[in-house]
Amino acid sequence: MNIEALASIFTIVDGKFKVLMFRKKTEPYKGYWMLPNAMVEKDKTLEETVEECVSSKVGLTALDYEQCDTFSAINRNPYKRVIGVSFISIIDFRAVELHQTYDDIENVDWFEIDNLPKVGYDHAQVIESAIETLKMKIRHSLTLKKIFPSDFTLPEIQKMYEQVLGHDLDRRNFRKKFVKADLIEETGDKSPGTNGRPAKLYRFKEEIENKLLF
Amino acid sequence: MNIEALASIFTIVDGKFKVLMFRKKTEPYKGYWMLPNAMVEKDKTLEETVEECVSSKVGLTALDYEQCDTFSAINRNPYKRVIGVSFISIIDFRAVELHQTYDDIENVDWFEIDNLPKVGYDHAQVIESAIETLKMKIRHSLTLKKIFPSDFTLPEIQKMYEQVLGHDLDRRNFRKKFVKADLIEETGDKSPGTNGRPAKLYRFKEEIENKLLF
DNA sequence: GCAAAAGTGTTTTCAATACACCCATGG
DNA sequence: CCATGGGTGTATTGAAAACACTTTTGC
Repeated sequence: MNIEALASIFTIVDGKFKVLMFRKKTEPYKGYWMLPNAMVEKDKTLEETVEECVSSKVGLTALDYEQCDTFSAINRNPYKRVIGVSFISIIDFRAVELHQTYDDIENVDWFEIDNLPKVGYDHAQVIESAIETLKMKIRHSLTLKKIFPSDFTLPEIQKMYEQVLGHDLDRRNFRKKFVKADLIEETGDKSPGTNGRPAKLYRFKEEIENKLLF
Repeated sequence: MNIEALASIFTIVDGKFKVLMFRKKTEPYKGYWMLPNAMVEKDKTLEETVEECVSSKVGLTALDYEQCDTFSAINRNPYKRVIGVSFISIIDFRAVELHQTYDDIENVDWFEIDNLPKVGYDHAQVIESAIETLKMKIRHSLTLKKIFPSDFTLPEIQKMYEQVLGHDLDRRNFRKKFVKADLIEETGDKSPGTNGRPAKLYRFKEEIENKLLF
């Protein structure tokens, strides 16, 4: 039996969730987009496998992964039986640079989660399941801190919450709750180049509790 | 590579969580207790495998399973490389009867989760991870309904919550919140044979929302 | 000076908490 | 009749929700 590890790596750009995929140069699924994945070797754990495949295929290292889901449908891979274990990672896109480090890869890119390209194998399902997990995790302050290590604005985070929760939030109440939670501090700067009044920039404090917001 | 499915089946007796295990008659791990488990066959999904192993080893069928965790440490099985995927099921112990249906099984029994016997392989870790998941799930009304399909008392559920949350709760406030959540109705009967005043018996209503309590 | 987006304070509402007495049963 | 545990109501506190105007920038 074959086992593969899969990585759903998410970030936020302009208040929109995006997921990282690469495009294959060769058959099968030539031209399709896929999540970074790799077969588990005899002497490797799943955690080691997922780190290595992300590092070798898209050039990101030292990410935090958490287990997400397992996929065992008989024909999820049409060529051989493969059981898939998916991991999730949430990162600050500004802090990383994508490298294309693998010969079979034509391209590496971020995609908005509600506007995916043509996706190979059952990776669309894998992403769908990861999004559910993402939406739970993102409500915790420690996850937020990972994705916004510094220089974020409150309207920016609010927009993200509105996407995740599926409804709008009141600006004043949002701010009040966030400030009372004792998580953030002003950097002193303001967000550049917007239409209206620029928003204050914040960072998370050094040591914060893992509170559930909203 | 070998993959196994593992089942952590929980119930509540007298306000105490218990987990279901069986004892092996033969080496390896002769005399040790283990979770129901089975290797995944080429033409079976994980879900099919976990159902079949629970059915064949302890005689329980038609349970609801949810995926819990995956274990891939190289030496978690000292004899061969096995990756384990664990499932969790929460049941009403009054509704089931254990059958010992497999030759290699000496015994099948429930164990309090904080007082386990000697456990084979890494199943103690598997149980520990399942307990974390259990403690999240049990706070949801739909999970509660599975474990208490009928004829429960509020003090009984309160005792369970106090175990899970790690602190005591006020009887009056507990009741108030539970009743306001619009989940339960009185059966009209009272719990028999206790020391003091008998408690009213309740059942969950037909259709309930999946609310998070406490 | 006008459009666009951000920042701020007060009132109301509802849920969470704290708390003390009475009730039904067994022995 | 007494010990044991279960059931009930009220007052207080604190968080969430509802709500309108002012401020800062770009053009």
